[in-house]
Amino acid sequence: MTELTLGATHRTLRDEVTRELRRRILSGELAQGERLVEDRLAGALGVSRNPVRESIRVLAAEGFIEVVPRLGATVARLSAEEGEELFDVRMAIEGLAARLAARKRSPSSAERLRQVLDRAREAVDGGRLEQVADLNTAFHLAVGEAAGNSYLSLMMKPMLLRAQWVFSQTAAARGPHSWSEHLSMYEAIAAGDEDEAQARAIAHVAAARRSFLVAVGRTRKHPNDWKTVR
Amino acid sequence: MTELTLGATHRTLRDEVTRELRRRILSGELAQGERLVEDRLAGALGVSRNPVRESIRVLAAEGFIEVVPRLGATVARLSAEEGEELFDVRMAIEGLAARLAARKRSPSSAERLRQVLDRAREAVDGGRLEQVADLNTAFHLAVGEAAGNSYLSLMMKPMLLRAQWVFSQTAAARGPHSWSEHLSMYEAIAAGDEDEAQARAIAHVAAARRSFLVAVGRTRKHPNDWKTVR
DNA sequence: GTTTAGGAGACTGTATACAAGACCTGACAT
DNA sequence: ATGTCAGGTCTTGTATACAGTCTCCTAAAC
Repeated sequence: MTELTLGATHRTLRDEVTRELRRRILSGELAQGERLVEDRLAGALGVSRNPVRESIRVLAAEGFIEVVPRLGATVARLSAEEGEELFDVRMAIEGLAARLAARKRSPSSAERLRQVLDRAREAVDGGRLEQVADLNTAFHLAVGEAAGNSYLSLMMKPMLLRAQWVFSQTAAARGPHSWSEHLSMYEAIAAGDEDEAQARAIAHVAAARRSFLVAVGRTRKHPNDWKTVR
Repeated sequence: MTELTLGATHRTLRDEVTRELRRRILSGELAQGERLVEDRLAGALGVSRNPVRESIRVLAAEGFIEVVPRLGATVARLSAEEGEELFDVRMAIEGLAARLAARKRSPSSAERLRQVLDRAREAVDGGRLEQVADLNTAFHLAVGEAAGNSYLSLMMKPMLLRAQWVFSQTAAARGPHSWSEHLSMYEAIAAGDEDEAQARAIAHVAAARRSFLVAVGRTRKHPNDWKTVR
C-alpha cells in the first residue's frame, strides 16, 4: 500500500520562494519601497517567473508587498504611524486570543505553551537574539492556537509576522522583558482566568508599543531606518 | 503631460478571475469542499491557467480556498462551529473599529457613513435583498476606513467577506434589523462617544451571532445547507 | 529654452508547452 | 478475498514564449 504521507508536505518552489522573499523583507535585505522585478528575482533565486509571481500575490495579501497592476510590485513601506497602528489591532486580537485560550485551556495546550517558553528561556540565556524573536512570535501564535478559533489563527499569522517586521526595522529587541511577560500570560491562561489573561496580554502588547515608540523616537534621528529608500 | 490615471486601475484578467471566483464561492455556485481544477476553471472563464492559479493563491490567503500542494485546491468548508467562531473575532475587531472611528471622527467620514446608510435604506425599502447585504458589508467597511488604521482595514476586508459568506450560506437575511443597529452605531460614532460606539458595534455583532445560531439550528435540519458536498 | 513626437528598452500580463506526481483500473499472485 | 504491481490518465508544478504597456531618452519643432 502507499504510505501515509501525512505531514510530508511536498516542497514546492513556490513555497520556498515565498518563504525566502518574506525572510528577505523581514531581515531588511529587501528594503522598504524597493522594487521587485520578477525577472531579477527569478534569476537570483534560480527559478522561473511563475513561482515568483504567485509568491508576490501571497505576500501582497499578507501586506508585505504592494502591487499596482502594470507597474509592478514594491516592498511595502511601513511608516512609523502604521507601525504604531498595528499595536491597536494586536491589543484587540491578542487580548481575545488570551481570553479564549484561558477559557478553553487544556493540558495539551498548556504543555505546548510551556514548551515554547522553555525554549525561549534557553535562547535568551544563550543570547541568541534572532531565535528569541522567532520564539516570541511562536509563543503568541501558540496562544492563538490554544484559543481554538480557526479564523483567529488565520488572522494572527500574518499579523505576528508583521509585528516581527516592525521590530526588526526598529532594532528594538526586548527579548528578556518579553519573556517574563509571556510567563505571566501563561500563568493566567493555565489558571483559566479569562479576565486576567486578557488584561496581561493587552498589557504585554502595550509595553511593546511603548518600547517601539521609544525606539522610533531614537531611530528617527537616523532616517535610514525608517525613511523611504527609493 | 500624461493625464493622471489615478483610480483608473487597469483591469487585469487576474483580478477579474479573482472577483468572479470569489463571487461564485459567496453565492454558493461553487459549493463547499468542491474541487477547483485549474484547467476547467480556465476553460470556463475563457482564460489560461496562469491567472487562475494566481487567483487561487489570493483566495487561499483570504481563507475561501484550501490548497494542498500537488493535490489541488478546494473551496474551504465552513462548519457551523467556524461560522460561530468568526463572530468572536468580529466583536473584537469591529468593536475596536467603532471605537477608533469615534475617536477620529471627521465630517467627511461621517458623511461617508451616512451616504452608505441612505443607500441601504433605499435598498431595504425597495426590497433588493442582495444589494442590502452588499451595503451592510459596505457600512462595516466604511467604519473600518473611518477608524483611520490601515492594518485594521486590511484585515477587515477579508473578514467581512467571510461574514457575508456565512450569512449567504445560512440564508439568514436580517437586513432591516441591521439597518437600525447600523444607525445607532453611526450616531455614537458621529457623537464621538468611544465607549458607546464600541458597545453598540459589539451588540450589533452579537445580535448577528444570535440570528446566525437560530438559522443554523434551523438549517441543520436541512443538511444540504451546511453539510459537506463531496 | 521649453515642449512634444517618437522610438528603444524594460517589464508585466497572458498563453502555451513540458515534466512529474497522484490516482484509478485491472491483471496477477498469494 | 486481499494485496500488489504496471500502465494509463488526470492534474499540478515549472519553464518558456510572446504580446501589450509603461518609462525614459533623444531629437526635432516652436
